Amino acid sequence: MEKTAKDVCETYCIHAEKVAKLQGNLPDLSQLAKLFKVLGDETRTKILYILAKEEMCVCDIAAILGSTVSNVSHHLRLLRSASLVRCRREGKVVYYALDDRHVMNLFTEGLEHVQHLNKI
Amino acid sequence: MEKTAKDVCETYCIHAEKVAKLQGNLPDLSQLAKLFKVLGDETRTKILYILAKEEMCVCDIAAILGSTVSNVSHHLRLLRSASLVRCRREGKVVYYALDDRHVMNLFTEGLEHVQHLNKI
DNA sequence: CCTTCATTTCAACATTTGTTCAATTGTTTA
DNA sequence: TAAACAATTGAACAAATGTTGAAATGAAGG
Repeated sequence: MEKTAKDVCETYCIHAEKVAKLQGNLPDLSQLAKLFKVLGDETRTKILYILAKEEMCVCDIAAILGSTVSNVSHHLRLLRSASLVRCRREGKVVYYALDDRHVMNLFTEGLEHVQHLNKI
Repeated sequence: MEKTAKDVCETYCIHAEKVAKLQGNLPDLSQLAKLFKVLGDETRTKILYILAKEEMCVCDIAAILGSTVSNVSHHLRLLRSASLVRCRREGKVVYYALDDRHVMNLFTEGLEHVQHLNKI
């Protein structure tokens, strides 16, 4: 009897050894999921694409996107909370830019995956 | 008058040249956003972490996560639709595994970003 | 053929999320 | 000090999402 049902909470499992190795040993992936969740919105990916080109203020981003300043500001706050963008104030205008190199890497890696799929 | 308000839809902009360069020139980023959206859920990142270790069947994954088979199956369908995982049937059991190398790259790149933040 | 069992699908629900408009903040300039 | 203006914040709403339990597939074995 190498496999025992019902020894794990309320769910059954077929390969007890495999399960035992990982059960309770999962690292905290909540932050990683949060990062991807922030990236997982088309408006925000567009904003990142724009900021990858050059630093820009909120109202210009809104104009490019054809969206409202308020909406863009909300999205920028999320992006900032994930340290994907940073901002600096110059008088009344706030300029946003990409925060660090990882953003571009994630972006290009994601694009490669998507483009890879389109070729199939 | 190098800056004209209201010349772009209903929003104003400060730097007309910057805006003109990108307005209407944004590539289609919907697929990229969808990819990140699929990655942006803790249950799914956990599943990917598990499958990065080894191939596994649905009920084992559910046992490790302490979740229901139904729930895991739903998430696996999303992951499969994004070509992040693939599956093979062996009798009654369906085994899932990571689909291609991009997944791992995205994963490690994302983790680096998150871990980089924790050091600050 | 019927039963068993792993998985998938369906329907329903509560929660989260994106967007909008109005109100507010904070900075510059008249 | 007051007005103008870029940006942020808050409240409200519709739409999308994650989870659950029940019902339906589909493959293996008696």
